[in-house]
Amino acid sequence: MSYLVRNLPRHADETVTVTGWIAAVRVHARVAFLVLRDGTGTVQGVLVKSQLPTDVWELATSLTQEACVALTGVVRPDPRAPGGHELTVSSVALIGASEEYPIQPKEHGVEFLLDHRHLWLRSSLQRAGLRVRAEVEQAIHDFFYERDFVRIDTPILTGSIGESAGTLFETDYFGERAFLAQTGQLYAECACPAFRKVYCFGPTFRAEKSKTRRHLTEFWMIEPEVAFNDSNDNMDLQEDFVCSIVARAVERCGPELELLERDPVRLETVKPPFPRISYSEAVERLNDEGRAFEWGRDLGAVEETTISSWFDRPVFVYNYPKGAKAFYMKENPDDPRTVLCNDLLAPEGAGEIIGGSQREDDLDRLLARIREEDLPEEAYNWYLDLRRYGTFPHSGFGLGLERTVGWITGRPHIRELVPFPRLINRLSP
RNA sequence: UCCCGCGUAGCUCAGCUGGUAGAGCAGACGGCUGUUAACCGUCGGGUCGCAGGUUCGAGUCCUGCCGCGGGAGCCA
Repeated sequence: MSYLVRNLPRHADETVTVTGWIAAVRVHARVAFLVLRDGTGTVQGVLVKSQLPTDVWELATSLTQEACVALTGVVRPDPRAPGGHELTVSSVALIGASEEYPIQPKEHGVEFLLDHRHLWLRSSLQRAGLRVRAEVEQAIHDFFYERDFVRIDTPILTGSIGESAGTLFETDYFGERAFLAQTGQLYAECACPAFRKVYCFGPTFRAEKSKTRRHLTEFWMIEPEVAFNDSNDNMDLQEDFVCSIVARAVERCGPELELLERDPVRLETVKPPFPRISYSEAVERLNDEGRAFEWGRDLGAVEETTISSWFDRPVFVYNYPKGAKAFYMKENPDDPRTVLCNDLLAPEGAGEIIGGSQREDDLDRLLARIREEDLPEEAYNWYLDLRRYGTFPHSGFGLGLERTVGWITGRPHIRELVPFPRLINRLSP
């Protein structure tokens, strides 16, 4: 029977077999150490030459990095072992050999690592980051499930466009133009009258030629949509949501965050309420601080960093100028120059992790906006039907999974927080 | 698309004002009872991104191209 490394402390002094991959081999004249990783943890196997048959010693000392093996031996507590327990090995079986494993336990360049992403996944920091991602994904589903949201899977191949045509990946669909979805929002909105509270969670695609630590061409986005929520309700939901998933990561991913050297104090301050500052207030304060900024322009990366530096937790910036935002956002009745929307800026330079808004629910205003932006009206016909048959106030937002996990883990580049990143210039592995 | 930086051994890098190629790691072999990215010794390993140019002589200087990284814009 095979045991999991995670459970070994419960089997002290028993003879067990563990299976996994060799992380390190250290051979001396009369003693050797094998470090084995099995996906649940790592354990050090100790081999004493004088106590082993020659063939076992020969096999064990010829093992190479990432060879797949089964080790049988007695579990012993030992303060010299990482993890407190080690395995005094009595036999070794080679399951899969590994010759000249490319990734060494030392520094490598980004390009080399990304070329070997299929192997890089085995490295400790990568495992930690991806485990946090998986926990956050589960936390997201749990959050919405517990609040009676219905998950709606929206299409990835679409014939219509989301926000702006310049950033779509185009493909051929039996002779017709098709695009990879850059948002599921318009579809989620349609499901709203069916279920009242819905969300979608899937990959989205942007053909932006961005080369920064915050951009992927394929990223995962969570987009809730709630009937009868106004813009303030929308921000309340975002606040609850973000606090919930951060708390879950802190609660369940302690060892991973420690390995990633993430200061838990920076995450424990993520509690409601988040500060809320209107776009206009933010512009005023930027100007007061001597950072000349003209009302009407969209906030750039520099401005966002400045604004988030004013606070110790994520900050909402709401009600941007109409010209800076998408056509489907509802005009602000108190200031028609602006729309009812918000971004959520994460601290520590992590930047924008959420964009949300109350949607325009008036048919004529929405049509006018589509024409203003020179968008193809026919493509939005089905979307406009939503305003023809029982239109209703509703709001939603999109949270970028990789940016959020990047902020939670404190990793410098979000490409590490997705198993196989798709970047400009990178389509494989 | 624009701005800045980088490209030398399998990997990470050094190589000064131009003088003819180096280290560590990895690999192979040898040594060492307890290592934590073990350590010590020996050996093999190069189209200095590509193409031109300047020069007696270019890894080094100049031009163009290619690739990569960071940033801007745009966005999550």
